[in-house]
Amino acid sequence: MKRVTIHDVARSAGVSRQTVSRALNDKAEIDGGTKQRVLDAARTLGYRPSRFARGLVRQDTVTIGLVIPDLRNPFFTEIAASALEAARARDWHVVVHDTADSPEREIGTLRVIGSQVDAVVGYFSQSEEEIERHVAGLPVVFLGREHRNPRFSSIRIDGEAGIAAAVDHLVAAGHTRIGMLDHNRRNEPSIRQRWFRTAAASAGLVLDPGWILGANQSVDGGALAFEALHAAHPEITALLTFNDIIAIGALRRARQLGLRVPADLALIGFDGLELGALIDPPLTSVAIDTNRLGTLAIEDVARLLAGDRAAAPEDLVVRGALRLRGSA
Amino acid sequence: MKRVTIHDVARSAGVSRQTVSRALNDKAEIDGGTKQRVLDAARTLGYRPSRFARGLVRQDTVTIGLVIPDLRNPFFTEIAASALEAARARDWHVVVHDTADSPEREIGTLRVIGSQVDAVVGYFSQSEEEIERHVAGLPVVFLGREHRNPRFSSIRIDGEAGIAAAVDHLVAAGHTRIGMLDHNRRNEPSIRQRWFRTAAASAGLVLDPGWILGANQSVDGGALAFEALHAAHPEITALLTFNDIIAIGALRRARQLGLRVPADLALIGFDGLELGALIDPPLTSVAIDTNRLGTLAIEDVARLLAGDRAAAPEDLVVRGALRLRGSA
DNA sequence: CTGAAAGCGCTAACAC
DNA sequence: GTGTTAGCGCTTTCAG
Repeated sequence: MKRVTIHDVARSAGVSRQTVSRALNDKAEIDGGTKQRVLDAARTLGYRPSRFARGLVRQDTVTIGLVIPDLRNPFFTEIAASALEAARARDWHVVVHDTADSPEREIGTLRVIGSQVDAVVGYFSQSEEEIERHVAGLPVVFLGREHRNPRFSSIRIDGEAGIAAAVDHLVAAGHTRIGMLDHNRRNEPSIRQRWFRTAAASAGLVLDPGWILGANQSVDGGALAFEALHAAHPEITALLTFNDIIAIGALRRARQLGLRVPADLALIGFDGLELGALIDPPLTSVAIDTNRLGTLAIEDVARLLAGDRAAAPEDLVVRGALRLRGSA
Repeated sequence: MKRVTIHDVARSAGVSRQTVSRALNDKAEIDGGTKQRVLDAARTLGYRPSRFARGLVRQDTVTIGLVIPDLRNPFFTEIAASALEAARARDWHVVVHDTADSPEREIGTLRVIGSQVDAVVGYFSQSEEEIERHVAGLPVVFLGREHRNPRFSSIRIDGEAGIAAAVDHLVAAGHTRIGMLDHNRRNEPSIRQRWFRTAAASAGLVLDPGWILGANQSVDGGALAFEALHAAHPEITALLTFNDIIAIGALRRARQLGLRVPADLALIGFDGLELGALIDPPLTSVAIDTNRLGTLAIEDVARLLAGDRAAAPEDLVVRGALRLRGSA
């Protein structure tokens, strides 16, 4: 299985390697007949140019690594699709990695990807130091998380106003006992939970600590967590969730338990997935513009790659907006 | 923005380039102190090995191109996720392309990808000749479609038995006027439609040609097409669809039109998406094991890459199986 | 343990 | 029009 090189083609066609190169790259200065002969020889031999040799000599092709915790979560799918689209417009290649939300995988991914791409975009749970150690010098754009390292950048997801609007909406509808299903990663409260607490406080609500529970980021996770929450605190009449997937699980379980949504339980998710419009009742949610998120990320990678500084943090923000549908 | 090369690091550390290489690649034969000095110099200079130069000399790293018509369709998301997973197990890189179901984009993708990967997997609408022209010599594994070129391969989706089971199920429930919402690409009936016709004939059903209509592959497409179909042929009591996305659109529109599902309209999709379980009523569907599909594809790429022939066609099949949920 | 030489496969510059 | 000469940046012999 020896590799066929440009040399073999040249010999077979009875020309120099340079001429082969010219024929293959559609250069002008070449005789029609010669060109055809070379092309035929190449085809016969099954010749394929080495992308490495080619990349080495003409320093174009940009490849970026996109790191996603869970491609099957529609929120990340949308981000990936948007980023792909933005990258395509620049003729960049994107290698995609799904870390399955696992820190070990994340490290493995970084190590592998780190030596094969020109920049990295994505979701990471590791510390910046740890990441830096593996990508050594690569530009990195974080999604939904802050950064310190000046060679990095980040697209922030700001749900503060959106969540405040959600809480106000619930309060206006008469709810006072509002719970939250947060994520449960590292047993650390999410920033979204903090926004919720702040909004609740501003609205004059007093939150029972038991009203906030962690859930796995999946439909089942939401269902399970809601069941537990409802059993312990049946007094809750409204619920915010870390994301739409969890909300959907909660909504289903709530209905299975005989609760009417939104009459008995008002529900507001986070993400604003299209998927939310398909369920019954349609899910009210704090919507994130994933398209903007993906596009901003790619744009900022372009800046970093060009040696410029990242855009100003205030321009690298995607703000959540309350999207009223049927569940609240 | 001159590139820092191994040479610069060598000079800065006062050693030869090979020594730098040894330090960076954790080779054994090197003095601890020297190594540290080199590593420090590399870090200070912000040195990053060129993936091209490295790839040129050690012919490992495999990159495959995954071509998907629409990442936002969960069916393709699942395939992508599975393929990514299978590729990760082999330490392969996967560059993902979304062709947005457009033939022009598909060609563009092939051209770009063709020179940057070692093999291609995906969905294509172009002819094999056209594809061959752009990827010149690359192994290609088609998803859900046959192939002729011996250097290609394909994973077939066989829904014949599944669709027959679906039709039988409907007939057993007393349905005789069964419609179908097919895809509408190139105005060509899909193979799934053929399976449907065959199954219907076997069941002794006589199909009115007007009962089969094309739909865009989206929720809205399904809704629109169903509305048209229902308006023209209200006598239809059961419906098969090209895929689940279309089915979901049809189901929603049917309910909006006051039809009860499955009482007034029994509905069976194709794909078996998890998503189908979330809607109301849960969607009955001919389910495809996307995980197997993605895994088989990657396995066969491995064969082709190793210079072996593709596996036997009868082993490269994913069969649809009727998954009963609530809609039929 | 370290350096010198050779070459991976290709293309850009310059010759002819 | 076509061939020759140089590298692109790295690792792999093989000497020392």
